[in-house]
Amino acid sequence: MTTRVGIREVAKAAGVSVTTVSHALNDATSSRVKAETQQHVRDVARNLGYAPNRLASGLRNQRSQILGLVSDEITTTPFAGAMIRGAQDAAYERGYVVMVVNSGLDSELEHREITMLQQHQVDGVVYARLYHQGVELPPALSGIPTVLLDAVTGDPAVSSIVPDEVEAAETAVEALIRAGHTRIGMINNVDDIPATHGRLEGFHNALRRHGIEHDPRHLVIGQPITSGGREAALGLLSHPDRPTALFCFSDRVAMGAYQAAAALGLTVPEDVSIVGIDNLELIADSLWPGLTTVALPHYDMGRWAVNRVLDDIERPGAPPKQVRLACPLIERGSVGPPRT
Amino acid sequence: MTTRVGIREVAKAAGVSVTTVSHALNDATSSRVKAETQQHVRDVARNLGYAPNRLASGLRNQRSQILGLVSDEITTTPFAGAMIRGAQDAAYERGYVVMVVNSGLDSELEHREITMLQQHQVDGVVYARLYHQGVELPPALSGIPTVLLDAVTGDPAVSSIVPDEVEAAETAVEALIRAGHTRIGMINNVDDIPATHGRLEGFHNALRRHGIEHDPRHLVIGQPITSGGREAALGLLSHPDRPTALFCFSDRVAMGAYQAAAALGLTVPEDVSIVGIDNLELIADSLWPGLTTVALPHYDMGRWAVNRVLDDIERPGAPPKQVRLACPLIERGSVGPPRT
DNA sequence: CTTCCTTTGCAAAACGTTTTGGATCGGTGT
DNA sequence: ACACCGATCCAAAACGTTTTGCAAAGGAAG
Repeated sequence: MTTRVGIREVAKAAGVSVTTVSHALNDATSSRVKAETQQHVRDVARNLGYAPNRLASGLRNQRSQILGLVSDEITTTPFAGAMIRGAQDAAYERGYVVMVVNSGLDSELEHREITMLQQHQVDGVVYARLYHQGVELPPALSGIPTVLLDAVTGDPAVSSIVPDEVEAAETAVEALIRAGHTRIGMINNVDDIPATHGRLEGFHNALRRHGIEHDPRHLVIGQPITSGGREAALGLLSHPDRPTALFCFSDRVAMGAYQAAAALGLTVPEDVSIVGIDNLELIADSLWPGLTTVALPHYDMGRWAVNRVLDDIERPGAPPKQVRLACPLIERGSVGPPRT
Repeated sequence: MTTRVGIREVAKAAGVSVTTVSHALNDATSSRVKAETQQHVRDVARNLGYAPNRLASGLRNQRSQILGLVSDEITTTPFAGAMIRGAQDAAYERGYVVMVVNSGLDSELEHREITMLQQHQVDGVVYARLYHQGVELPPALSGIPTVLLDAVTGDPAVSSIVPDEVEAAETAVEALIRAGHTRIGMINNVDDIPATHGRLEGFHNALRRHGIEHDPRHLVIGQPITSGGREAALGLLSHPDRPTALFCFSDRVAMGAYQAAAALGLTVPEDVSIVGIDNLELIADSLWPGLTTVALPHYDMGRWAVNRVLDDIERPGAPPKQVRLACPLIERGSVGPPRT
């Protein structure tokens, strides 16, 4: 690596002092340097390809311009990619860069990784989970501005953003109701997590709001994967007065429902309409017909989280905020009117 | 943020000078400090929760201990997550951390992002693509140790790692041959990329090696997505002497083949065996029966790439190397003997 | 007792910035 | 002509490390 060009070289080339160069480039204290010289310095800097050393400036003003993103998992779904990209885009717009770190389930590894982030003097961190859940903030993070992404915690002092599970379910179910369905089944998750409860609540809300009475036999639970959905849907759809529409806990479950329908000789959406939640494009676009589903806004949550933590850093004092983000309906081809 | 504890606090608490602390912690020049005091210093440091400021040490020894990972896309598949995680794990083991940056297709954005990495004084970068392809290294990277991940370039001076496409195809096809198939169809990609040519070559290699004559009507091409696979398979499988097994360009294409089989009343694997390439677990585990496929080793490629760039950084001089990584067969349930 | 090592510890410089307090230099009012 | 003022610019200190040269202390050899 040829010796990189520093502020001194710029100063010498421009015929001014390093102070002047610094002032000219970070035009904060504007009146200290004449506009003409400022322009001159900038031209020289650009010509020399000067790129300020952020280690040095970070050391000097105790700001690394780095954000940490610690996430539990990263490889199983494209969700993590969406979160990361949202976080990155927002960070980039404000002159920051993000260090991603992920720890699997290993909390000791997580601790060491947070330590590394601290060593690199990250200005803040967003602590992310891949699936909406309650967490406890690792004590190593105390002292660093932190916001939660797709997770909540008991502490009202920490900001967080999660998808609005109940509203998402309402959106999904209302799409079915709007198409004319009244016998609507739901395949829920067995796990005891916020998504399970929130989506069930939204399901009931939507039915109630439209005065639809719910047949309790039309609510089943299963593993939140394709095979679980297949089995659950098989049960639901072989029922004599089977539901005409299925609201599935997730897109994978919905994929199982497609398989069950096919096995029973039912076609989607003519014989049974299906909606999911997730907008996993790999699945939703691949099914045939395409799966109408509600998108979990990982990208936007990522953006929000870093914007929030940057606000906390740059002008602290704003009260913490726990946000639930709305989830848009993505229409493809799996919802149609019930067969009369 | 309470004032962080620095090396001076440690020195004072341990009753020695900062020099001694530094030597005690980075036991490089070992003979400078007595083993006993070294242990003492370390204990004190741990008790105080001392974490060295890497901005400062990076500034001092011109090593940031940061690696850049620039990637084109990140949100569409879980592949990016696997690459990133592999890169991270390898980096972590060697005391580095990675800054991920992604630019979509925008080459001007890419340039600015690389500039940011440079400002943060990254010690090296791995330049990644999500799908194996030929690229040109952006000039902004000249001067920084760089290795290519899932991409190749004309320059023999830069190291790279890609999946071994032809060997992957051979592995897939041999699984079919081993099960007893001889009438094997292939659904290839229309796009002119290395994967297309490599996998076709591997297909032919495997057939030739086993003395199987190939019916050219059993080779079709289509869009590398589910609908493309569905259409292609529909054509292939409605043929009078249809193939008994299908080698699909990708798992998404294979998913389309499943749909075509179902539409024609054929069952997998009794009537038709299917293999894919990708090991997209979201799809392969969700299909029924599970999809036997060849895994693209994104995690391992990520590991290799950062280990290589770290070798280049820490002890330069090794000749560059272009590696093609083997791809393992992942058996699920979509391959069986042909119906006699 | 002197001399000469060896072992151990310290002071200070350096890395590339930002920023504070002052210096320089025209020009202006008296 | 003198003091003063505003506008520019500069020298130097500071951020938290690592490392180089040196000093002090102690032990062995003469």
